Amino acid sequence: MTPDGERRIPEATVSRLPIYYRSLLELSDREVATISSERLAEMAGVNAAKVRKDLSFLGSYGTRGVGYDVTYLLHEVSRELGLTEDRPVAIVGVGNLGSALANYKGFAARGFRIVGLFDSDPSKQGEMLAGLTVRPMDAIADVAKEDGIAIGIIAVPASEAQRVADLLVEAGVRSILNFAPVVISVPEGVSLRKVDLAIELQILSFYQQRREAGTPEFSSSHT
Amino acid sequence: MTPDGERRIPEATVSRLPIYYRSLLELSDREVATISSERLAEMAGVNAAKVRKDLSFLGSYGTRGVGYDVTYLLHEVSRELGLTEDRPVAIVGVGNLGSALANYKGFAARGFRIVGLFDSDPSKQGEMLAGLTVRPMDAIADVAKEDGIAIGIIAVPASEAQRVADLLVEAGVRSILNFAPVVISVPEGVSLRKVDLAIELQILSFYQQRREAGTPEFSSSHT
DNA sequence: GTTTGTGAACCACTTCACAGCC
DNA sequence: GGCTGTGAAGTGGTTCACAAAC
Repeated sequence: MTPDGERRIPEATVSRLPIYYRSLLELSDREVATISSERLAEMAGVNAAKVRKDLSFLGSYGTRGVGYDVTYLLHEVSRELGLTEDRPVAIVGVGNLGSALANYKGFAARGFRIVGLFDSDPSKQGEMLAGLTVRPMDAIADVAKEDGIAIGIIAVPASEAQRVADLLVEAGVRSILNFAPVVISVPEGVSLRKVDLAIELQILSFYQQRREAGTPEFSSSHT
Repeated sequence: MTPDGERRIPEATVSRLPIYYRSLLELSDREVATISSERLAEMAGVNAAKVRKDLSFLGSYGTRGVGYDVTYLLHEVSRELGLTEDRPVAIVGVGNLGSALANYKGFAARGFRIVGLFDSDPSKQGEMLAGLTVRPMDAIADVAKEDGIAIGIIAVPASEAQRVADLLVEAGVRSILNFAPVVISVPEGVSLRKVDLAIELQILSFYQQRREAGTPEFSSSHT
């Protein structure tokens, strides 16, 4: 009953697809026609076997002795990532980080359209930012109804984050990206990812600490 | 010959230590004296066995039948993360994101002191931001010499990112956090982590796509 | 009775190595 | 000869389940 193209794709692979996607975009821009797993791996900063295995989860899109057709593969990866669909994004919290995200060109460049900015601070409501008016929290439901928010970004202080998550879920948002430095929980069926800036620094601090302590082999690349 | 406390800590554990640290800080604020792995796990959003195994890599700091002493454990975790040392941070690129990071209170709150802001755009140089003057790129080496930059944050466009990484490494910086949406490479012995905002949205888009396509079981929590 | 610390079983991901196809 | 696709082996991480300690 499941439509034929339905394969199970490991999480680790999913998290690399966007990197391949970016590399393929660049190749496409440079009008490169085909690419080997070896060279794609180099661009993506991984090894070739991994690229081949990852891509094999999407299907057999390569040609032995030749490589992968850039245009075709780009299309398949972008379809797999759901980038052929419109994904309206809402940002909740327009402090430092929220405003920076609202103005960040990388989102638009990757096809993510920001449709709503929200903040609980009345002094920020009404303010224009990135071409949108900042609205109060209770407007989330309305915007969700009108524009269909696909992804909600939480950029409020830790103390408000869970409440905002609840509001988003309530409004029907099923994908959430949390920037607040706190663990939040969402019901089954809602995807949640987090970005915690201080945690990244702390992890770097750990390895630096280890190097200073003279424990060797503690070096590169922890992403 | 290795000083006694030297255990090998799995990467996955390292990446969770900051979350335990945050939970412990909160418990400490609330003046909770001891905590069980069960309750700490709940706060950190992981399971109890994982907490116990993770903490056991640091040493046997718990008491059977009782739990972990919050103050003691907090101290051990923060020492392990190297948070007892000063870790001067430099931010390169003060566009939207870089300025937001410069003003982000979460860094200071976690003991990361920003000591330098740099930008290649002459029109930004001299500008004051978060109490610091924005300086040209070639001042990185000077600041590194004077203040000893522990961590460099790259918040420039993709096209400049590798060059900035090279400059930082050259100046002796051994920990780099890259926000530019591009793969950069650093020599052995330099830690590199990345945060890519568009990639996070794309991963969420993947799972949303899957749910819409009616593949069940594709739901919660991908961090 | 409670809760840790940890071998052992399990699972996910990575890497190897090569057969199969161009 | 070159490069993909993939079983098989290897590695690292998670979870189980229970003995040891309080």
